[in-house]
Order: sequence, then C-alpha cells, then structure tokens
Amino acid sequence: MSRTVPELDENAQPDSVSRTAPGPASAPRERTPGREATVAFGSPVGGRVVTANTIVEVAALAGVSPATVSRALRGLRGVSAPTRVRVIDAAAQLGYVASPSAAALTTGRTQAIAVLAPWVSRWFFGAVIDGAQEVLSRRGYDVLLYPLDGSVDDGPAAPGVRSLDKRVDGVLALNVPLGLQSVQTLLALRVPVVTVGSMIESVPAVLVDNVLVGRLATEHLLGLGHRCIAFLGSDPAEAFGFTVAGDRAAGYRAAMAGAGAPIDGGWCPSTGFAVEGGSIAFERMWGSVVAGDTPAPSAVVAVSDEVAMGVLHAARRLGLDVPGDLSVVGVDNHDLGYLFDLTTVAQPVRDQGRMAARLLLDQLTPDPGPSHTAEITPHLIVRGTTAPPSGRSTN
Amino acid sequence: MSRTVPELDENAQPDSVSRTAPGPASAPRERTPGREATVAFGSPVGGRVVTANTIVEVAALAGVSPATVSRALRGLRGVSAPTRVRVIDAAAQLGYVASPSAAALTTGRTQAIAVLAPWVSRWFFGAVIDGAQEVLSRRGYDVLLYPLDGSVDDGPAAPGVRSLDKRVDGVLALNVPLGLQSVQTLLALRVPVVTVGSMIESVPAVLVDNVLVGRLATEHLLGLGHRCIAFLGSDPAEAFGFTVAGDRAAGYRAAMAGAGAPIDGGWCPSTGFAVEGGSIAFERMWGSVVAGDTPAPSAVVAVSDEVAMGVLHAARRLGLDVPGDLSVVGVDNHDLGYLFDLTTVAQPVRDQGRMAARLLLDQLTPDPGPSHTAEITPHLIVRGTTAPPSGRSTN
DNA sequence: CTGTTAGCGCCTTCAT
DNA sequence: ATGAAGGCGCTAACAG
Repeated sequence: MSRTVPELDENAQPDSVSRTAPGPASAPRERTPGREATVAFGSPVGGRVVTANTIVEVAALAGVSPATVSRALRGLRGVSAPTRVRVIDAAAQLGYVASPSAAALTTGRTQAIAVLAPWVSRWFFGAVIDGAQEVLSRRGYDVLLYPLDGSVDDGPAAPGVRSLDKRVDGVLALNVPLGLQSVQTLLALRVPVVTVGSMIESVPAVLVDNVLVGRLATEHLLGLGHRCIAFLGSDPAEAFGFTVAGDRAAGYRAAMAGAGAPIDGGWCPSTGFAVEGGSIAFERMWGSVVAGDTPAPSAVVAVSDEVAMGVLHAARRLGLDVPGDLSVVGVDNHDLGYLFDLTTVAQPVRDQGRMAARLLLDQLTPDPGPSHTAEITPHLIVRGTTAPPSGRSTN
Repeated sequence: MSRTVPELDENAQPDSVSRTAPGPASAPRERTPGREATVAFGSPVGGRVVTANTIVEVAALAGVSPATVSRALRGLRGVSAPTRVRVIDAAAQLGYVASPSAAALTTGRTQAIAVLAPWVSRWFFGAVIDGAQEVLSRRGYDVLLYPLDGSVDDGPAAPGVRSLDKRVDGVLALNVPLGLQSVQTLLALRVPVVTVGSMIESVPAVLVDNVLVGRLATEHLLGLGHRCIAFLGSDPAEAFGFTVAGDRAAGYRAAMAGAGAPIDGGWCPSTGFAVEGGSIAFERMWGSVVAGDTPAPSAVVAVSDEVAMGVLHAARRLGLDVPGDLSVVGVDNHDLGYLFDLTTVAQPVRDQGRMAARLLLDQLTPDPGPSHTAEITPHLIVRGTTAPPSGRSTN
C-alpha cells in the first residue's frame, strides 16, 4: 500500500512493553441503563451519581417529555423559561450528553468537519489546523483528521476520500493535490468543501497571492542590489490545482524580468517544501557552480521557510557565509524562522486556517449565500539572512 | 526518503483577486433517496450513476436482504462466496458506504478515537499524532482531534472532556496535564484511555524513562569534563501526573550528585517546553551570572530541543560561542534539531504515537487482556553543540 | 446460509 | 408550551 514510513526514528525500538498495570478492565461497553460516575457533574462537590444514558432519564427527572428535553437542551424556542431551567438542571445533574450518532441519524448532520492533510508534524499543516480547530470547536464542530498521503495519483475508487461519506458536514482540504477522481468523489459527497492553498474549480478557497509572494521576495533582493538570484522550489509536476510553487516561481520570474536580470537555467531546481529538499538542491546547484556549469547566484529565494532552512544548512556546510556570500529569503514566517534570523515573506498561516473554517461554516448555515474565495496578502519580514551582495555590482 | 509534498509545474496564472465562485449551492443536506455522482464508482469508465444512500438499495440491486448486505460488507462469515461477491459489486457500483452514525447507534461503537492535545503546531504533538494516526487509520479508526488548551485547571463541569461521551471508542491523551475533575470525567466515559508522557493512575501509558533522559544528558556533559551544568526546564507547577520536566530534572540532579558536582540554586529556572521559555530563562540566568549572583555554567541541559534552540539563540545574542563557551544538550531529537547541530537525547516520538495507538487498540478487542504500560528507552545523539569546556577543569 | 423482526437514541412533524 | 408517535439507517437476535 501507500503510506510507507520513511521517517522511522533512528533506533526504532521494538515495542519494549515492560510494566503491567491493572488497567480499568475495560468492560465490553456495557449497554446497561445507567453508569456510575465518581463525580457529581452538576454539583460542585463530589459524590456518587448515575450518569444518564438517554434523553428519557433526563425527561423523567425533569418531569417532562423527551421532546421537550431535546428542545430545551438545544436552545430551541418554544420552551418556557422555568421548564428549560428544570431540564438543563436535570441534564447537568445526570451528566447527560446527547448521543451524537443518534442525533446525526435523525438530522443528517454530524457536527463534524474533516480536515484533509498529508501530515500534521510539518509546521505548516499543524498551524493551519490549529487555526481551523480554534474556530470550529468554538462553533461546536468536531475535527476529524484524515491523513491523505501525498500520493497525487488516486485509484478509481479513491477510498480515502470516499470514506467521508455521511461522516462529516464539511471538508477542509489543506494543500492537497487531489487527483481528478478524488475531487469528483469529494464533490459527490455533497458537502461543502473549502481548500487552503490549492484550487478546485468552483470550490471556495483560502489563497495567498503566490505570484506576489515570489515578487516580494525577489524584489527585496533586487532592491538590495542582487542580480544573480536563484529560485529553489520550482516544481516540474505541478498539477491538480496545486500551483503554490509554480505561482511563486512566476512571481520570481516576473520580478527578474522587470529588473532586466537574466535567469540561468541552473537556478531553478525543484525542492518540494521540506528542509531536505532545500539542502539537496542547493548542494547540487553549488556543485554545478563550482564546476563552472552555472553562474554563482548571490541570493536565493526559497519556496518555503523550511527549504530556506535547508539552504542555510547546506550553505554553512559549504563554507558560505550568510548573508555575506549569500542572501536567503524564505516564505511562511515559520514559528522557528527567527531562530535562523531568516528573512521571509509572511503568509499568516493560522489565519488561513481560521478563515477557511469560517468560509466552511458559512456554507453550513441554513441560507449559505454565495461562497467566496478569500485572498491573503503576504508581506515581507526582513531579518538577517539578506544583505547587499558582497561584490560591487550594485543593481 | 521522506515524502515530498505535491508537485507543481511552473506555469502560473495571474491570480485574480478575490473571485467569487458560484459554489455548489450547498443545498441543506437533502434527504432524497438518491444522489447523482459524476463518476461510476464501480466501473473503470465514467458515467452518471445514482449513489445509494441506504443499505436497502444495495440489497435490492444484489437481490438479497439488508441483513445479508450488512454481513457481506463487513466481512462477517456466514455468507456464501457468490452472494458476497454480488453484494460487494452492488455496493461498489452504487458507491455505497454505510452510515457511521447508524452503525454506531446500533453497535455502540463509533470507530473513532479522540486525540487530546493542546496544539498540533508544536512539533512534538504533530509527530505523536502522525504516528498514532498511521496505526489507527490502518485499522479503520477515525481520529478526532480535541484541543485541550494547556490550562491545567478544570472547572467542575470539565466540558471539554465531557463532550467526548458516546462519541469515541477510546482516548489518547498526549502530554495533557489533566485536572482531577477532567480525569474523573474522562474515566467516567468508560472507554479505554492511553496516555503519552503523563500518568493517570491505573491507565496504560507510553512513557519515556525521563530520569534516564536527564541522566544521559548530564552524564554526557560530565563525561566531557563539565562540572558547572545548568538545567533549564524544572517545572514549579508540576502536577497532575505530568512529571516529564520533574523527572528529567531528577535525572540531572542524580547525575550531578553522582559526580560530586554541586548545583547552584540559580541553575534550574523553569522554562516550559517551548523555544521562548528557553531564551528568556537563559538570558535571565546569564544576567545573573554577569551580575555575579550566579556562577557561570559551562553547559546546559535543556528539557526539550525547543528549549535548547531558545538557549542557542539567546547564547548567540549574548555573544557566547557554542560549544566553545557553552555546551548545550536538548531532548527529543526534533526533526529540525540537526539544523542546529544540536546534541540531544532522542525519544522516538512517532513511535510513541504508534505504540500508544496499539495499546489503545489492544483494549478495544473483544478480550482485552491486561493493559500494560510501554516504556521507551531514550538514547543520546551527539552532535556539535557539546564539547569539552574551554577551561582546563577536566572533571 | 439467508430473511425477518426489533430496536439503538434522538429529532420532528403533528396534535393538544 | 408541551406531548405522542414515527422513522432516520443499520445491526443483532432469532427464524427458517
């Protein structure tokens, strides 16, 4: 199958299961009418109390019908104030929470949102999710995490996406280059979808003006006097509406063209978005420079902060001084970027998550109105990895 | 090696600003008997096909009863091979997926696991989740992400945890310092719980021998000849079974004591686990050193790699050379640690997620057996931030 | 092996 | 403002 585990932590210790705890015996999910809790939920002081499993118990305690409990607890109108109080009290006292499954079965809404992301351990995704989560949980939605491995190809059945059917009220797709089949399956779910960073036709999205991103980064370097600027992160296999790298590259090219600065063919290797890609590409490029096959760039625009970090690392190993010998700009404003004193084009990432969540929630209201696409404006943050070129070629 | 993110090509379309897409109109979740999909799910070629909403349609198409469909699709025995094939075919053809809500309502199992974590954007949590997710989704479980803000205090109602009732089959609590109330509410859910990094009495856990962690780090430095070693990350508010920092500090103290190296009162500030905590604490400490109130340490053990990064950053600002003037050890083996050439005590983090997930799944089998606690063995990874002290005080 | 019969717990008309 | 009744889609006992 897919999903290999490349990043096995060195020392993948076989599960050394040592101690043995008694454990809660984990009784096979009894369906008995009442459960014992050690804490009185409604009262400030502890004590033994039976937790209600169903709405019926609450109704009984409050002296009303289940229907009224349902209405009262959900804040629907048509319930007298005193009744509502009694019901809420009873529910609190019993620690009652409506069964999401049962509620979903009748209403057709699950109160859950799927978040599609290849990993969460990469900062960008984690940050977007944090932002989205914040908004979604405040509105009472659960977040279901779906790992969509980077495999762009999707089989005819696209099982990953398919399993979302009837499971969520909406989908947040994070920088996921979905194959055609997956997209169609996704849309066939008939639930609102919002993408972040990638585009699906007629689906609302949170997008950054990536051409501008590329331009800002490049023009900053041009402004410092650089003429020989490389772009690390073009991607040959651009596809499926995921044009982040391509757009940034375009902005770079536009800026270079605008300044009349020629671009060498060896200056635009592809890297992906991770640290290693940056290291490898830069080392290779520099090898080519040393060999005389490629003119030496005095600055680098990296497609992401992580790629920039990789470049910094490689540059150090190669004995290059940053920013003395080489200026570096990244993109993202990664949480750890300041540790490298990394100049970067910021694209508020947590905000993207928040906005995407709001866009999605908008589509979940009774009267959605037209869905729109939100555009995020990037801005330059100048730190210490950029400086005028050491030579005297001032522009 | 590591999976690369999506690919892109280099053509960028000018990004029109804030477009407004028609959007899928997002009809209020119609409950009509059939839905249109643009793709034939079962057949290799596209075409219009009605997606079945219920098991009844599948039964009809396969010419069997709903019960048989249920059995066949779930791989239960007691279905003849040809029948099973017919059913599976029919289901595929209709793009049928059983409603999780309905299934949960009858079985009492939701096939979902809650992951409790304060954030996802911090590397440690993301990595653990990635590991857990990998195991859980392979076994058909959904992952529900619950943001539990670091607030240790929990109100009497502990609403955050409470809402998990009837929603998940198990809970994975990641380094969450749960308050007493929350713990009891959690246990009252009557579902298996596994913790990572923290301890709840009689609840299985994945734990690192953190005393050993502290010892390994400290003894490494002692072995290099350091005598004046600070520990950044003691935790004053240690509580709720979350003893990570305390245990590491204890290991540090034990090692120091074993070497007969005295510990100055100013050497053990608290930091939390994030970068900034490390920077601030180290700067403050160094201020005290400069003021003559605290003897200068020649090395630092940081409670986490992020704290170590903060120390490195602060040290650089203070003009200290690492490892010339100061050696630094972290803990975690953070994905980005190598960029800082950071010596660290590794605790395979993704593996912790995997193991926790397995432990949890073990508890979900019909006959759970005794729950056990898994212990992870840390090990030292020597990189470039540690070296013998510049002075000649060799041991 | 397969079909029939009951619910699971809740929400939602429709009455009252 | 409240109650009564039916059904959401599925699974789990029984029949056969």
